[in-house]
Amino acid sequence: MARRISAATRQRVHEAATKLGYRPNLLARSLRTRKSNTVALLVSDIANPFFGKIASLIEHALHRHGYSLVLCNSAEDQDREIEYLRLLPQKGIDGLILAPLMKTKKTLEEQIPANLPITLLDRPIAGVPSSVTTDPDQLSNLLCETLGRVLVRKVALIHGPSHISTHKRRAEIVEQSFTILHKFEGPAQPETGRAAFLKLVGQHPDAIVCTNQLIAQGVLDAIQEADLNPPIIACFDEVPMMHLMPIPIVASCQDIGALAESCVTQLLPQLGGDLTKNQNVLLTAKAITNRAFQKQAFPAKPM
Amino acid sequence: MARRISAATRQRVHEAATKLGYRPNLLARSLRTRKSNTVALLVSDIANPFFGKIASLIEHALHRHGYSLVLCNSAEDQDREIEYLRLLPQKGIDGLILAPLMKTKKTLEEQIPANLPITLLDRPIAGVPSSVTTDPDQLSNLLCETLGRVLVRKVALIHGPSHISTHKRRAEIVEQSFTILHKFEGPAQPETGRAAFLKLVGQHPDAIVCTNQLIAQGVLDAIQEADLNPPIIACFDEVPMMHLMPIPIVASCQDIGALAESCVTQLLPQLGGDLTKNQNVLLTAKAITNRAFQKQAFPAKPM
DNA sequence: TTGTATGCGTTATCAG
DNA sequence: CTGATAACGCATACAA
Repeated sequence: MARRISAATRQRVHEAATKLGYRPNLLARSLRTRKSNTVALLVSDIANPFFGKIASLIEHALHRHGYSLVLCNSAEDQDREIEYLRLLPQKGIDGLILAPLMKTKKTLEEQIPANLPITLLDRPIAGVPSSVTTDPDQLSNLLCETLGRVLVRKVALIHGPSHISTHKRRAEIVEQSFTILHKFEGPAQPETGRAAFLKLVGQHPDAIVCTNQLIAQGVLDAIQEADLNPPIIACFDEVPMMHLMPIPIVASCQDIGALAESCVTQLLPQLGGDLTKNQNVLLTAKAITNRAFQKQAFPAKPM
Repeated sequence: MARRISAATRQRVHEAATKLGYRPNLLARSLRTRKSNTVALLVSDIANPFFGKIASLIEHALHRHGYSLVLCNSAEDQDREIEYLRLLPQKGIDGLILAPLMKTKKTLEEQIPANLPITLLDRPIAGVPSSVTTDPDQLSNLLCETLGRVLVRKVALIHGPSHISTHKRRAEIVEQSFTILHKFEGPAQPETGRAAFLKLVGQHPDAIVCTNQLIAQGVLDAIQEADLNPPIIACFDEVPMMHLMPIPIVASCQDIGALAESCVTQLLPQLGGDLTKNQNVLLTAKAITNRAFQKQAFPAKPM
């Protein structure tokens, strides 16, 4: 890039290069320079729109800074996660954004090179200096408080794998806040919600709490008819089109835009070798209720 | 892999390797062997659950065959697509699954090496020998017939970018089938549906047709109150939790599992150098209606 | 300013 | 069967 080459020569070389269709081999270049201008994002479930949206935002932000993003999916499988974690640095990435399944710093460090820039997304790990998370207690308490305010006491709880910190913590706080009539655990997928709901027939909890959006979608899918006194559905992160639903729904929602942006803001300095910007960011959630919920809460007139 | 090394030696070497934490540099390996055991999937919008689910299924299938998947997002941006298309082969991939924005074989061939195994997903390109698509005419006609059967005549049409073949063809067939009261075009995102619906206030089309799921979600989000005679919402691919919606909805749905599986089935032989398995697969769609739609169609009693 | 040789980490090839 | 050496395509450092 230095001014060693005359403009004329530079021009001629470029012409020849495009004419011959020359494409530099980035493998060789990365091997030599130890730089790939590529960041990897490893998420636990790309079929979850929560991660889809985040991925899209992160890609956009990184692109503005000259990095391309490769997205990988561990599909909630710890072995798959470890596999990709080992594979990706070997294939040459400059940095990594990870929504981890694993819980310990030790397990993480066993897979990846010590100096690989990394930022954790959605799920922090004790000792890892760079992470972006929504305060899990605030997130869960907000949901419970909103439910408590409409006199919910007895709930059914359907939660994702308890080896995943977010699902575990969310479930814990719900259990502390309410009388648990029934409890189900399964993959954080619609099918878990569907299956659990079918086992609840005849029961009448005040609310059904799901530890993520997909589980809640499964429950809502399984509700055949909206009876006169449907249970409240409570979950985390926005349920699409919830406003029209004839079922009361409350969701404690993370700020997806802030999560994505903060990730990139943390990772970019690391890529430049500056570790001083590292921090464990805690974002706050806000609760969203749909019209059916608001009507149930204030049957006479809105307060 | 040959039996040149004795089992004992092999064992000792492996022990030493793991003890020293040796990780082969896959960049160097790929540079030397011209093989990366990696397939790229380039989609137009990873925030769309349609592609999220497909990506998840493809990843799973490829993994069983020893390939890892890197996912990239062109975000409906043609320049971004071209950028990734040039970048990915330079970074060493063995094959590519592409949901293209571009329309011509020529444009595609200008970006990628001539011999790169490639299978097109969702959107075919004339002349490209391997693709997996849902028959666009059957897909659209199915939707129109279902609407026609409940006496829909006048519709509002909200469609995605007309430079994308699927959106264009879907819109064309809808325009041939009904009287179009209003027509809107925008990115295939919820925001387009929301904005368009707000411009429809006071109008009463029999149905609002959206050329994809996300646009329909935007419309449904914008509907504040379900009036007594809500328009039918018609779209392509499954709308989550549509059964409970108090709005009549019909969706012409592609078989996501078959799309993903067929992609992999097409690509794997190519990776082995066998081009004879190439074909342009056309899948068929099926229509799904929700309860509100069925009630409206058969107000007295179900037939 | 230009050319040339060496190394990145691996696999493949060819003598030994 | 083993061990040394070249080559993959590029960037860098150094000599011309």
